[in-house]
Amino acid sequence: MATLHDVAKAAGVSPMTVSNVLNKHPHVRAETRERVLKAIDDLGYRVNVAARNLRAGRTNTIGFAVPEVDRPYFAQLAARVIARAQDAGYRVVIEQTGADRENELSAIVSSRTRMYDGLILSAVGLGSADRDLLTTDVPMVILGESVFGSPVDHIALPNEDGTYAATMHLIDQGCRRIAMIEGDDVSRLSVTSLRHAGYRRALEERGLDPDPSFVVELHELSPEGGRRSAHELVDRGSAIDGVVCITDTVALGVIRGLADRGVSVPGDVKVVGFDDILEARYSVPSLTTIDPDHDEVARLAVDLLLARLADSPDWQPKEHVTGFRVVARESTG
Amino acid sequence: MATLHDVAKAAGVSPMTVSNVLNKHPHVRAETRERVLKAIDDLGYRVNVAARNLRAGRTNTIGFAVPEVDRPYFAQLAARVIARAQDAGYRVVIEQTGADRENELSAIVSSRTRMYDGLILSAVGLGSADRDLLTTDVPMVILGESVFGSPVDHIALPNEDGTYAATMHLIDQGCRRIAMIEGDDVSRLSVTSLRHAGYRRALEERGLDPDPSFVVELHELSPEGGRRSAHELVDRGSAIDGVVCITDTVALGVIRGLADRGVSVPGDVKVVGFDDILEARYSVPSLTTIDPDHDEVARLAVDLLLARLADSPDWQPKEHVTGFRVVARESTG
DNA sequence: ATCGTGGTGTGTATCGTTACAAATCGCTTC
DNA sequence: GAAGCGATTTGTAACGATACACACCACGAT
Repeated sequence: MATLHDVAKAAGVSPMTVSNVLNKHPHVRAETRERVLKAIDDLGYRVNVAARNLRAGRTNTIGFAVPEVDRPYFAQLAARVIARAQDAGYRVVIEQTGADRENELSAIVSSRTRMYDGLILSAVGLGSADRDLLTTDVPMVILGESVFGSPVDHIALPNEDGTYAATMHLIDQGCRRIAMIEGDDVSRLSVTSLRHAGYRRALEERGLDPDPSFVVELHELSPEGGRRSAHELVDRGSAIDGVVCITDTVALGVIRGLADRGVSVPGDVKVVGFDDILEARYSVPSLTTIDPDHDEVARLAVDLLLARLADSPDWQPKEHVTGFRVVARESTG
Repeated sequence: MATLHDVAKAAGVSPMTVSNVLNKHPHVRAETRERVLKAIDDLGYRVNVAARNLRAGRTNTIGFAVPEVDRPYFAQLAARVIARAQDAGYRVVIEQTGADRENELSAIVSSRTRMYDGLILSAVGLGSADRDLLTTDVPMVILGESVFGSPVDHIALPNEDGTYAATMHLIDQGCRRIAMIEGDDVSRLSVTSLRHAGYRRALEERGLDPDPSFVVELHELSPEGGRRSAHELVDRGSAIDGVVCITDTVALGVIRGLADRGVSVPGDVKVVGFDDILEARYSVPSLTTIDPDHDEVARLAVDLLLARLADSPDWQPKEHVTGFRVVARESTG
């Protein structure tokens, strides 16, 4: 494989001139540039990124750590993050953490090996106990719940308000016995506990009794988990007329699970999700959901990180909560 | 940021000894190792991957180029590829090509810059004309249609046979007027043309007249594309009783589009897809489809690439066509 | 006492690129 | 004709890690 030196020799110039051509430095005579470019072409030369990264001290790559790439929400977010980063000349490496604390930490460690210039971390497994570990020298943006007091930028979804609005929407549509299908860790400051709080707040505000038997804990954040939870609710005989689901993925499974039991949506039971994944628009019935503005999340995440990379000395960690809107579709019609 | 030299100084050994500890070389005294590890810990040292890559001439990273990460088929495949590569100690970088020829080539070029040790390329935009460009020194595995004569490993889906089986299944279920919703380039040797051929072959074999008005070209390989095509079919007044879709993603949009027009599935029209994405199991009605064995595809792709990286001198390009099975669900019940 | 042997540890020389400073060139100006 | 001044070009010296070959050491065999 040809190196920059080979090109220099072939073009009859110094290696530095070749480098200058490659990096589009201004003061290179047109004729020289042509000669160098021709040599590059003749030899099929490609710059060696490892050497460049070493010398430059940067990789032009950012990491994006998510629980699972194949969850529509993250896949769709990743596509946006990649597109936006690409515009700014950055490559994106997706790391799968499996919602596992160890792996989330290892993603951080990866970035400390200078593999990434910065990291966008969709944190699920980290808790306040990990705040020290987040104190890295590598720029980082956290997506998800705030790890209290950690000195990093942070983008939160409107978890409580969104779920509150979703629940209100069901009540407005006439539901009175509303179930919630949620994650498995209500105790921590987490997506689950926040969304649970939004649900409770709406019920209380409207004077509806929060029946504990209406709350189902998922075993798995997936359509299959949603389907099983729906079966459980129906088989248990709770006469519900509405279901708030912690995510769209789960909600689609719930609709399926209700269909399995001959319960019609929205006729017998109305269903609302959270995330507005693409699939929500195409299910039968289409899914009412909370749209947390993915575009804004992706844009903010990348822009905050890039701003940090630009290394302004007066940087202060910021916290953002994105907006949302209720998208009413057939499942609550 | 501490370097290996700093660690060496702190531990009172030579840089090489630190390197030996890091790389788990055998002949290091236990006591020395401890001392080095302590110094590493004290200084918070992390190896600089760029330097290591440069020196080693490898990156321990493979590229995976797909049209779009947020298409369920590719997201689900990517998750499997990542998992399998991780087991073998490789990191995976996902590149989005947007099904664009230029970008597919640029993914190849990336790997020529030695950013990746190898590349798995889900080729859609490449054609036979690009065969020379595929003659790289970097190990590569192509997923998708064969670029004739190119000297690379290649994994094909059972496109024709799978669609043939799907169409046969519809016929066996009593359909006689079967539409096909397909991609936009039937002329090339491509997924579209192969799946089209499978559809035609089944019709002909059973003596059904292939009505050209039953074939709809997608404008977009997405649920939205499927939905519009379904509208088109219905609005055109073709009295169809079955639809073969080029992918599951499209099929789910078709089911939605039929619902928009009050056509019931499977009562009025039966629908079959291709890919067996996760969502096919949870739609209402659940989707009959062709399962091309994703696990095998991912496993093969990674294993072929790794075998190639192991650099056996007697390597010969291989072509694999994976198996498949018809998964009958409600949409053709 | 000498030699060999295997386990440990250490210089040296890169890997390919680029920052920086310094050198050289071509041309105008006095 | 010499000085002056940008525009171009070129050495030099890293960036941080590791392959390789060699040096050292202790201990048992001869």
